[in-house]
Amino acid sequence: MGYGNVSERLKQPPQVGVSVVILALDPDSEHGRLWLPLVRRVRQPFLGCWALPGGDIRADRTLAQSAYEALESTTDLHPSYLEQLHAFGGPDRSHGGLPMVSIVYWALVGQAEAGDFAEADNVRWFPEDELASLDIAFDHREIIAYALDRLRTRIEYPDIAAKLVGPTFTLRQLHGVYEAITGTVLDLPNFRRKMLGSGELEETGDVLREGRHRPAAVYRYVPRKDAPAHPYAYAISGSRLAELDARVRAIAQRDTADAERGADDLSALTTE
Amino acid sequence: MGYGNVSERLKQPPQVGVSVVILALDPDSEHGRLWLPLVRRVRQPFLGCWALPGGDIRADRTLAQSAYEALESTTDLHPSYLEQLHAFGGPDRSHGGLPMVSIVYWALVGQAEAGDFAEADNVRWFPEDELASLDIAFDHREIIAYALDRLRTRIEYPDIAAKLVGPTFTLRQLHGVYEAITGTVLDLPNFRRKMLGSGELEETGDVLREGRHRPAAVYRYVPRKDAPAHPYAYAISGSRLAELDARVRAIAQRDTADAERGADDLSALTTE
DNA sequence: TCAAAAGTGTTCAGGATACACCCATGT
DNA sequence: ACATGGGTGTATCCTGAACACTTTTGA
Repeated sequence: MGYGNVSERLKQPPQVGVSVVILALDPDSEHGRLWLPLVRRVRQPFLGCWALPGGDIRADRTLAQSAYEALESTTDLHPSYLEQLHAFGGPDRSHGGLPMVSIVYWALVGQAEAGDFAEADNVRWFPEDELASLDIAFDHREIIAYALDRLRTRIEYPDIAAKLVGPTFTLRQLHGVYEAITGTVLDLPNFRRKMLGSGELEETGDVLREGRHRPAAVYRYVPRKDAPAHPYAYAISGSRLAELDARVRAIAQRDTADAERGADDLSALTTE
Repeated sequence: MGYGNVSERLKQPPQVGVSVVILALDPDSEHGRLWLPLVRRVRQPFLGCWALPGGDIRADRTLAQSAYEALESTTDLHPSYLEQLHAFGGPDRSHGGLPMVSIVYWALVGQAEAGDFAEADNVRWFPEDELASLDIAFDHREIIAYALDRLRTRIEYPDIAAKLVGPTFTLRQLHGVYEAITGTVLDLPNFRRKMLGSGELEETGDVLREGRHRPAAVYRYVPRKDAPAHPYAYAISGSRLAELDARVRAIAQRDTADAERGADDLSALTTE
């Protein structure tokens, strides 16, 4: 595996990997803040630091599938939304002189899905506002910042928020998500009109009782047929999720060894 | 260079390259349509087909710089705007079994800059609406479609249009660009108010006379300090362009041989 | 019956649209 | 003088923000 000296490595074809920024709502803090899982690096460089989950790219998968799979094998999460964020490269990423390119996806998981996940030693959820004091590997801090910025600015009514909050929700819950994400205060009456007016919310018929006051109607998100939103996004829902899961599992059985290397994003270039 | 059989190649790390979709206004058609340069492939696969200009990624350059450089070495164009579009990968791109990832940028050049370019045998400009009848390599047809869609939808007033039309322009010219890009009809009086109101247009003092009617005031585009637009975009202007040019030229002198391989995007994997 | 949240109505300001109109110029 | 495009004014519509208000529930 050893490459030659640094100037020789500059000529090498770059390594490529996928990484994923997974965002969810922190269920503990009641006023809704975002948090995300990071994995602890078990190799140099940045040994012991926290990094985005990631993995390799394989020729027989889509990039999005590779990202999805990397996520599964490292965190057991099944995101309901996955979209390519950006490809990162350049000289400052070339640790040890070998060029490194990461194709970064961002994912959203609902609170229910995030609950699935049993916290392991080397994977942990961090609230957004506690990242500052953390040792973060590579340029992953910037990448996370970029993902958060994207979430806040590219937020299109009401799909993104619906994916974060879970399959069903009251309008107040959805409202809370918006306020948490944008950091602004939104007039609740206007908010509900806007949401309902989008034609993408459907009443489930249920109501949620949670206090000595009028119960709230429960809605679900139903995407409209038009409005393609982001063409290369990868909204996983219902049958498509099942299909993808099956496919990923089949592959995983065949070569578990490969899949387990998921957490070692970028590690190949550092076995010096 | 030879790899083993197909199943062995599946395990190889993917090849990575940059490609660029360069968009400009066709000066011939007076009602303003878009066109773009493509390069003819001189190797298998898709020998003789037309492909996006592209090149390799080097560890000592930014991805954007790699794209810029690939563009220079293949087409002599100096785009005034360069932004990452998307990274493409996946099984359908694995010609010969070797995984291939392309990081695609899109670029805008003004009519003046497009004029610099002397048309060579293996590089030619094609109007947007003549692509259908063309033999296009790889999935570059889809990529072009995606870039055009992005141009049409992500158009933010008035920066993008200003970059297409050139350094100075009349409001009618700018108006024409908008209509050409969006394919819609825009009320001219309202358009001019909106543009002027944006505070990003500055009168040059010149006027353009071109008929037996009142001459039009000539404007230039002046970006405002706030409004960061796209964080990872790469707007090249003035001093930054010069600096980049110098750096690229210095590198090019040192290893011209490498730079000249720019047009052979993806070709490495096909030397069977 | 009262607190608390669900949900509705109404007003208002600012922006976008549509289009009528005047202004400057070359022939 | 008149045709042609440059440029301005203005009525109207629509959306979003602000906020007063009514309704429904549990205690």
